[in-house]
Amino acid sequence: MYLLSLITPRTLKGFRDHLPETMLQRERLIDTARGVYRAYGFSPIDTPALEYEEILLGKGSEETDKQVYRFEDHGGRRVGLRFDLTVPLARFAAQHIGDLGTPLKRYQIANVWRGENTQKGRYREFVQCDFDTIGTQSIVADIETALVIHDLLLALGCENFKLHINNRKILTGLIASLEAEEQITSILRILDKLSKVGRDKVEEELLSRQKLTRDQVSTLFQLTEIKGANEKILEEAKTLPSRNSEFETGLAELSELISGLTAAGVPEHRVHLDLSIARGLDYYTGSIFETFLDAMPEIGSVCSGGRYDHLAETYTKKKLPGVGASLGLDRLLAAMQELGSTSGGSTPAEVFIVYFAAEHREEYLKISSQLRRAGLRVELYPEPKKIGQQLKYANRRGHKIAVIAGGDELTQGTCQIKNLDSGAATQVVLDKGCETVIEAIKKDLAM
RNA sequence: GUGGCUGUAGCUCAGUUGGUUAGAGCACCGGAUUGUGGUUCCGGAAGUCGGGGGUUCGAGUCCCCUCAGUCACCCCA
Repeated sequence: MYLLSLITPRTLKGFRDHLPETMLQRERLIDTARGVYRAYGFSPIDTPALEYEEILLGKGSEETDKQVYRFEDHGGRRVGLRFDLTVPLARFAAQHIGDLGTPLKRYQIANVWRGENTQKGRYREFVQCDFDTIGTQSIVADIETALVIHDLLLALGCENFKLHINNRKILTGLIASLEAEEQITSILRILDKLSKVGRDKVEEELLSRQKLTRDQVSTLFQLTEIKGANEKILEEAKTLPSRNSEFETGLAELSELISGLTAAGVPEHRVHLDLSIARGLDYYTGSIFETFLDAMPEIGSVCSGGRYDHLAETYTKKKLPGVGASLGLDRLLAAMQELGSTSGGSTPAEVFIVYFAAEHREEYLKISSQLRRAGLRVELYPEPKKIGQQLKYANRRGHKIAVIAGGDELTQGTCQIKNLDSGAATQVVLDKGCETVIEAIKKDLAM
């Protein structure tokens, strides 16, 4: 058939292909995340990409509702692609908690979709690595959430990051005591910009847009402007004149959270108490977590979460409080690539077998499979190209060891093991089970 | 979603006031070296100038629309 006009191959805005080199890095991050989650006893679950619209909407905020991909399916149902993994989890918990029991600790690594404008590290389709604890209000769950974030970043090779922590009850309590409850969401949003636009602009907005009095604003600033070591911040916050029980509960929880982290060995320099942050989605009710890389704060938080005690209430009358966080895999990877802290190579196989001549095909197949049985990852070149070209290919793809067995070696019953980084080659006896070869390769790889 | 900037070979970019056949470096393929890569030399292939329309004798260059990237706002992983 003749192609009259070719269709331009392209992807949608904010949607991307992933090439082998990137994909190996993505999978390495996923494996690491999985390992840390399991170390804390979280189990995997999965939920559908598509949910009923009514499940998804009205849980985050008006803004986030606008970003949900929505359409009518073939049966005329109003459906949407999941915007995050937390709302589907709330639905999941409401539906299955009877079978599973509480506390439910689960993790989920999956794609989510947001129809917003793109930017570096912000895509319309991206992977989130969530972990949550459902069905307990214990502060231990909050502490462990922060611990997982901490361990996770370390395991991913990020040494320099800061875990920003706050508790929503402090701000909402304070605002309530100022009799401005109705504007809580807007006030939180304005305050959140403090570090970005500065005190003056925030003050102006609070006065003019929110119609707060100067006294109200100055009380808010008294709280957000407390600086110093974590202990000191907590001490000073307690002395604020205007407070109520919610405010005090928030402070107490925050204080317990901090001392729990210290007890678990998290160094203070990675924990940053910030009484002005209130972000995250509207459903957060207690602890709030955000994680910033020291070298790239502008890319935003790479792992965020918090406590949400009422999320499942729209689906069930059971009380299902939860706490958890979400690692933004694609955002973190974008940051790591920008910082050059990713390792290269586009092959997962450390061993490369040179294919000399068709008459030795079965020898190569045999060697390959014996090495694989010994736990090595092995790629056999598929055609008898010139050895120089094969080595060039192996070098470029990032193989560590080349096994060279041409006619000469095979008649002698040996083969050559070449380290592609150093260029050093050694002759090794090619015995029946390849034991000597395997041993030599493993020794070489270990250094 | 609104606004700014950008789009030329796989990648990074040149391309004059609009003027013949659009260039370079790196990467790729082949050879020098018919059994040894990452150095060198020689050669080769590769471009709908993001796409569409318009102005013009003539458009990579000017205008409009569109798609994508990027930045800011907003929001967030």
